[in-house]
Amino acid sequence: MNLTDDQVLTPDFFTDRPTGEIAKDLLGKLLVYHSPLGPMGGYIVEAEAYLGVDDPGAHAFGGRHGKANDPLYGAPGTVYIYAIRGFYAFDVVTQATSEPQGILIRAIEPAIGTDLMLKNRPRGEFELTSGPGKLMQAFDIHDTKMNYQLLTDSPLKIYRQPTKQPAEIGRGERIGVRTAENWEDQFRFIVKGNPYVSKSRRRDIDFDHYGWLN
DNA sequence: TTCGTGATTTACT
DNA sequence: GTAAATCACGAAA
Repeated sequence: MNLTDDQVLTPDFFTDRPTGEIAKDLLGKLLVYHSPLGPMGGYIVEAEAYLGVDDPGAHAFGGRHGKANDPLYGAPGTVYIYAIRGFYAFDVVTQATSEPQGILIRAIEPAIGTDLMLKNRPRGEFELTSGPGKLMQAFDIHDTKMNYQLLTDSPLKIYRQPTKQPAEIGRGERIGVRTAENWEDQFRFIVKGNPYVSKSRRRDIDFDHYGWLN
């Protein structure tokens, strides 16, 4: 796999358009964690948009702003890692500084360093990276030390190339968030038919192409 | 195979 | 003390 720095997504990718659109655009992009033991990662197959102060499901809803979610108020492309029930999850901050929107990277299809990830998280089949907590376990990330880092400067990077193209993009309600009434929750985006999408049903899986065109 | 429940850890109030 | 953008397991069909 040929990974070059000039293909790393820069801050401009994460601003100047709606966060939902950015989340959709992240599907098929390559997420790589350059760990001390070597690179590991895969293609993003599931992402959720969180729309800031007006979004009842967002950490920054109503302007909430504390030590834990402070990275959300940083520049576009900032890493935001947070703890949830004994696990960790990984967000990318979107929109201008002080506009606390972000995208939760929920699942990837392993493509690089799969052996390393399996060592960190010995689970078979599609259980390796099919959820935000699982993903961080596979990367062996168990702290929030990378908070505030820009993707361009961090061991965590998302690449423009190589890439995969989803045959069909699915849209739906976000997982595990209580949403208020009158709030349209259609901000979860998935590669339809990919087995690493969390909570996917076996009969919905496209075993021939995993939901990709290429 | 799908759904429901409880475990468990971090960080804020 | 309590809530939380989750996970794994057990039960039922």
